Amino acid sequence: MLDLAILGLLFEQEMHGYEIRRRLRDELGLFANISFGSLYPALSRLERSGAVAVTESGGTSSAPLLSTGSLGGERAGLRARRSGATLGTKRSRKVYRITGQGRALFEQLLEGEEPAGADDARSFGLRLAFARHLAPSARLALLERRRAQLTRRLATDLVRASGDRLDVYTRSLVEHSTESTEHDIAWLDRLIDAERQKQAASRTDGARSADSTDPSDPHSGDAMTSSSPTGAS
Amino acid sequence: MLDLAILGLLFEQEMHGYEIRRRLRDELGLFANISFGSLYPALSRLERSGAVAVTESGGTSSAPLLSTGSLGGERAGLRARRSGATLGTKRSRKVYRITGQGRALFEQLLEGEEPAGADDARSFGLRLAFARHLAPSARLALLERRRAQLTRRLATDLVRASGDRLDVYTRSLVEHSTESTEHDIAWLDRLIDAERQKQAASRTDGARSADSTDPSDPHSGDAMTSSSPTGAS
DNA sequence: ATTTCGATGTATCAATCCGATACATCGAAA
DNA sequence: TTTCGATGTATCGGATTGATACATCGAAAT
Repeated sequence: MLDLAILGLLFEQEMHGYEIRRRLRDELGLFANISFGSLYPALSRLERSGAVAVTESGGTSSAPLLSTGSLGGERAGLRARRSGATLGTKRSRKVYRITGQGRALFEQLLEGEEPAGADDARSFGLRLAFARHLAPSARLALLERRRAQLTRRLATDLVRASGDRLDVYTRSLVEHSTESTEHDIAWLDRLIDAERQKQAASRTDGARSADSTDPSDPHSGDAMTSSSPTGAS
Repeated sequence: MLDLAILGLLFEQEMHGYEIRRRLRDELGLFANISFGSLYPALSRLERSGAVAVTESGGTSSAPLLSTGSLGGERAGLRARRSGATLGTKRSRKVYRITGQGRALFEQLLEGEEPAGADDARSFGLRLAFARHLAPSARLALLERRRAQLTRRLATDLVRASGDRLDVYTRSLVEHSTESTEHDIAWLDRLIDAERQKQAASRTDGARSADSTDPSDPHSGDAMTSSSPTGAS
């Protein structure tokens, strides 16, 4: 769950933990505030499993942090890079970058079925936020899976909420929830429509850049169109 | 969080665990599927703290009544029961009922500020589902607190999502999220309006049944109008 | 100039929740 | 008679949270 988010951000560029949190909060509205108590353990997990690699940059005080940092000139580097937002100094920082294994894991997680459980909204939203890395067909499948999920929920909700014994507040809550779900479905329908049109256009158009939604992304759905569907473990 | 939901249900009538889960799922649409892995520990917690009391039903004679903390060999015990030790047992069921202490805890939890964290929607929805147990003023405060929360979120979201570098899918996600929040706020405005009118009516009307939204509820907001805000431990 | 204060940055802890799983009974369909 | 799905209680491992701790930095306040 969090792994997917982290790998998705690191897919674009390397980052340190605090920055990952900031991006998650600011860029994707999801994960309003990811806790460090889940972020750092997740990073450790990913590092342990070889999905990300870390380069530590300078500690001045107490602990003899393993100085295996492949980079030498922090001081020169910090001045040179002051243009960006992510620049830092010698304050102890661990910069994470994704590995090849991590990229494979990312695509696997992204393509995998999202859990139908408690926070399915987050799970779906997260995948949609990285949908540009999916092949057009997988993208469409994601949207339709979500649509089916919401439709199913709506059906069972209506059966249940038909109860007349609910008090005013609970009834209003259920009704509003139903409306919201319908709103979501309508939104998904628009997205699905757009996807279908895009795919139709790309078919008539030959194989132009029609399935690329973000030209800045060097992948734009070619890596996965050719990958085998069973994709190993 | 879950404690509030459990106590809220037991406030109305006694129940066993499975039934609590069913009601949570069917009656309140929230908590789509509460896990037993959280429900049963929560019930144990509440029992240990004295908020609920349990009566085991099912033994032909309620003789066994094993000490509630016995965690030595449940599985072995169940097997033994089946093999022939205590026979004729109806299906084991634990019926939970709320205690006076539990009622106090419920009101305290219900009145307490909801966390602004990850699943604030659930936290608010849960409180709204039990809003009939709140005094009119506390009810109004709950709604307005939620409104302020959403407004705040909307403001910060707009500042952030102004970024133009988002791809199509992420942008659509953020936009839809913003719309949903606005929809929620409009809904809250309707609820707040209704509450205000009800209060105004009850003031001009004297002290008729104007603030009771559910006549079947014997409390209807008198117990908490007189409770001190600092409410002990 | 020095203190104060908030943002940056990494990290751990207890509590909680979830999903999976196990075990067991029951009624009804096959 | 067996099978099967609903009912019912319970535990386990893993993930997430909120709180807390520690430390450095930049800038405003004194």
